[in-house]
Amino acid sequence: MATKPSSYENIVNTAARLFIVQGYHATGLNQIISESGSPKGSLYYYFPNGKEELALECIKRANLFVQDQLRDSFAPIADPVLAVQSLLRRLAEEAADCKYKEPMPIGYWASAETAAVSEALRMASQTAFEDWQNIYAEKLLAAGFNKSKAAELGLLLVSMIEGAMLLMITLRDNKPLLTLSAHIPVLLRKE
Amino acid sequence: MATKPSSYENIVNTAARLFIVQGYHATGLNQIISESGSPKGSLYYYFPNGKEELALECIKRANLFVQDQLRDSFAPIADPVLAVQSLLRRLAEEAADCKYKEPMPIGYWASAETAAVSEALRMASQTAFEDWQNIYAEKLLAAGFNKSKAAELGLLLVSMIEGAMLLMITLRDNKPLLTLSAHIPVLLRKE
DNA sequence: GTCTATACATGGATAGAC
DNA sequence: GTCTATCCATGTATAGAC
Repeated sequence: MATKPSSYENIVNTAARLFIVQGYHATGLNQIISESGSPKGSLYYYFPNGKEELALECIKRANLFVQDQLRDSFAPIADPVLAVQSLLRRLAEEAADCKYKEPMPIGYWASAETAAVSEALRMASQTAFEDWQNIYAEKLLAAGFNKSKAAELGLLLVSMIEGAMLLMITLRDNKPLLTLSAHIPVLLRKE
Repeated sequence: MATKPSSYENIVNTAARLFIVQGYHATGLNQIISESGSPKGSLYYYFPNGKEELALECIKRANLFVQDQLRDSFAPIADPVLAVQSLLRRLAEEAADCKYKEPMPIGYWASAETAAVSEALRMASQTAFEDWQNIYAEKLLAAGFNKSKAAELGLLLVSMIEGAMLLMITLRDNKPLLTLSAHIPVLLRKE
């Protein structure tokens, strides 16, 4: 499904970056084409439906990017508690490195900001959240949790991490994410 | 600090509603004045610095509104676990009632969306989060938690609830909030 | 203090040359 | 397929009559 021309890639990459940093409505097509170097004609050649279609592609990519991130963090660590903590520490470090300028999660610009205006974008975010939930759930399933408990905790993890990221961006401090990390053992206790 | 004229109130009330439903950048001043009935001149009379100043007032009000909501929910219930659960159920019901059309928390439109563009709005959101954290912490302190533990759990509660609300809006389902509620006893265990 | 008209920039989108 | 010029709506902001 990958398209080769570099013009396409340039547009998608800069659009994704700008949406993440500034938000959906704050990012104009003019800025995207200006920063990408590609002309506006190319944008509408690749995305005949304009901004919404471009954003949809960005959400799908962000979804896959996070999935890779999750699998990378989880693969080498069997214990789900340690695996999740390793992920959270990684996210906290990355956020501090970019000085909290990049609200990585798609939740804010793609779903909160567009839920009222574009059903397609909202649904793409929903799919992403469900995909991530499933990855968490699989990890918990493999560790001996039953299916419904694993699904429930997966949902909880997705929502808690999104919330911690929002506070992290607002407070410009990764303490929310690290505090969450500290409480993961209690949350994922099999009891 | 309350200003009397109804024109002022009309503008602030409709602006607050539109920011909450649509987001900051998606809401234009033209729409605000059109829906409020008041003319544009009044808006700039009361808010000489335009949109940003108006949004700032909306954030401050939203902050106070949530504070009242928290105190109302907490006052009649001594046990912090039951008090928080009562709050979460109330939020879940309200969200379902408006069919998930109103992302009440200020976090999305006021901080995620504006952190890159307005330091004043980001700081107002930060203040709100800190105020709420303190209310949670006081409740926990009164229940016997020590000061640092109470502050830590207060931060965690704010971030978890914001995250659950984001998922609730995206999935159009209050399960994330109810799932969080189910795990409050584990989180707030004094152990 | 209230309201209208208008200015100027930027938004998304399109047509058509090359 | 690439690029430019342009259209129209909407954005924020201001001037000035009443």
